[in-house]
Amino acid sequence: MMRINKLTDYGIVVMTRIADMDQNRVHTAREISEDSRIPLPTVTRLLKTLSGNGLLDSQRGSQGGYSLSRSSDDISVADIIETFEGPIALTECSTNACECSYETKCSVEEPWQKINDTVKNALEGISLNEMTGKNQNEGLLNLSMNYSGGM
Amino acid sequence: MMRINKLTDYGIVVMTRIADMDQNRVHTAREISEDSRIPLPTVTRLLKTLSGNGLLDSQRGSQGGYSLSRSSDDISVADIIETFEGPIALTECSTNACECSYETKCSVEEPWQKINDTVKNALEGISLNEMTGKNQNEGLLNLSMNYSGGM
DNA sequence: TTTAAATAGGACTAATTTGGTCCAAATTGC
DNA sequence: GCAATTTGGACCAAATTAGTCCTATTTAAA
Repeated sequence: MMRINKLTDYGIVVMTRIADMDQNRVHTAREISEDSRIPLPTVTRLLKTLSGNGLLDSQRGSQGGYSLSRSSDDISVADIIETFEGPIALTECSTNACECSYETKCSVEEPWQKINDTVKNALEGISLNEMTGKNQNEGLLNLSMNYSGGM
Repeated sequence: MMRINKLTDYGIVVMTRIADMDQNRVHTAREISEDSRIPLPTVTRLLKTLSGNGLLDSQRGSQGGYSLSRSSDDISVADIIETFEGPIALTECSTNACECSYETKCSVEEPWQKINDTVKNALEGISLNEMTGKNQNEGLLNLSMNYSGGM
């Protein structure tokens, strides 16, 4: 029903948990799995994807683990979603060069572009920090001001 | 990649085409199929769904067919998407009673609600009329003023 | 009253996507 | 060298989606 994938959802949970943890050390997949209660094999896969896309720094070997690559203020929900699902777009038309067979569809293309931009902007406006338990209230306040006010 | 389903996309195309057609008569599935170049069996299914959810009026029997149930100004993109995919929400949490197993997730619930509302508002703001070829420019203008300005 | 042209409803299958697991390789610190 | 990690990729199972088809019902017109 037009929702993000489960893995993406997990990815956001995992990132949120890491943001809530001690920033002065790295965290192993096992630790994050136990903390989030997501099965280890799945967590390792999430972490690989997240570090591969630059949202997490990784350190190999014994005493290794993962940590945020930047401040949680500088990571947006959109960043995480795009890591797992590619460019944010409700329709294909707006990402790729439009190769649709119905000329019809193309009269519809520009409005879609706008719709997609709106969604994207909304998601880019939410920082990981705002998702954490720590400053939930501040976060929500910001959110209301930025995105609900105008409508 | 967080996109709407293909059938939903088709549904929007079909509705747009119907909105572009003569409003003074009904249109058969065959006619709409030929116009949109979407295979007939698929179109009939789309039309059944759309009329079942009240977006199209149907008339059975010979000389029957489909027509918009209301003015294209009064039908939103959100209406069409919800017809095919149910309530607009990027995460499950916000639609159903939240039954997630990670207490973590729930600290994340409220921000998501806001995000979902933003997306929903954006989609409700686009009328079918704005998707048609006819007044594409007006439509886009409105769209910019309502949804891009504030961000 | 019969026939043809439609929609309505639902079952069914194939195709695609997604979720989840696992294994072998590379790296690092002790 | 050994143990603890991440890395990369293959793989299968499960779920979802797309698409087709069949039969019943309704209606207008011949």
